[in-house]
Amino acid sequence: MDKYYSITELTREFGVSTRTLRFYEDEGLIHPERRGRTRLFRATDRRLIQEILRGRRIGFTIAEIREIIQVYREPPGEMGQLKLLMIRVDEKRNDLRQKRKDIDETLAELDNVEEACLTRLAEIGVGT
Amino acid sequence: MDKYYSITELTREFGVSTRTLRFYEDEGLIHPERRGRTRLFRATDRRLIQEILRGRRIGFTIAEIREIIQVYREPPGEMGQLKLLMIRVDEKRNDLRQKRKDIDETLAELDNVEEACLTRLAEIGVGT
DNA sequence: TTTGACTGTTACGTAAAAGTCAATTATTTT
DNA sequence: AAAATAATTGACTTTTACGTAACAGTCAAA
Repeated sequence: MDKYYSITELTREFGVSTRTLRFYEDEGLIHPERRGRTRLFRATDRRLIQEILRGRRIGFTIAEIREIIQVYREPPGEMGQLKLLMIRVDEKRNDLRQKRKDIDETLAELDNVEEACLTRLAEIGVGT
Repeated sequence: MDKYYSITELTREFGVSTRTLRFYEDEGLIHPERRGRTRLFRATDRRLIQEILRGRRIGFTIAEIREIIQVYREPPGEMGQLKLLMIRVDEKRNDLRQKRKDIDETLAELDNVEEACLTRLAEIGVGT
């Protein structure tokens, strides 16, 4: 049987437009089956979309996302390429670690902003 | 005395172009002084640029960055605006927490990719 | 049978964030 | 002072990631 999803089902679930999912297909990120011309999304497509959107949220470009996906499908066979890939993976990890640090710092800052707001609110509240 | 920085000094330090810094000025994010037409960046400008770039790295738009900066300069005086601001701050925090989660998950994934590479390398290494 | 929801393709449009280039102007160095 | 170096402005271009419009086919319900 193997349930499949329609495109709008997925757009609703993930809060994206049909245009977006078709775009991802054009870009070679997903390959839903077809019945005639209409797309049939399987559970694996669904999961892939989840990963794509996660990548998107943390600022990966389509190209980067495609690269990661392709590595999953089949890691390169050639020695040099493998080593190159590992280097890139390492770079990306450092990138992400930096981003996490940035996020933590910004979270702290937002806490400050909030506090400033509360102080200000108290002032106003007392004054009136 | 109060040392100041030239635009190129800062571009080198932060790895951005002059165009970028001028763009940030056009957008009202920074306000370096001038001697004639040339910009003089003070330490406070420098720090601000650091913050801007941090915001950029985690995917804030210029508008969002500007907003945060302005709140720092002077939190709004009006009650309603303050509350609205706090709501937005809260949203942004949730956003960032989600992003941090995304990053952690992706980091784990990259670890997997790396392992797959190592396995593959071992296979190739043995085979030859 | 026509309405409405959903699907598809093709093509052009757009917003954000710079990059690039050209023409000037200032400043330094020789 | 001439030449080289560095900075400015303004206009135009580019890239990414879709949005939007226009038009058409499918299928179920009213």
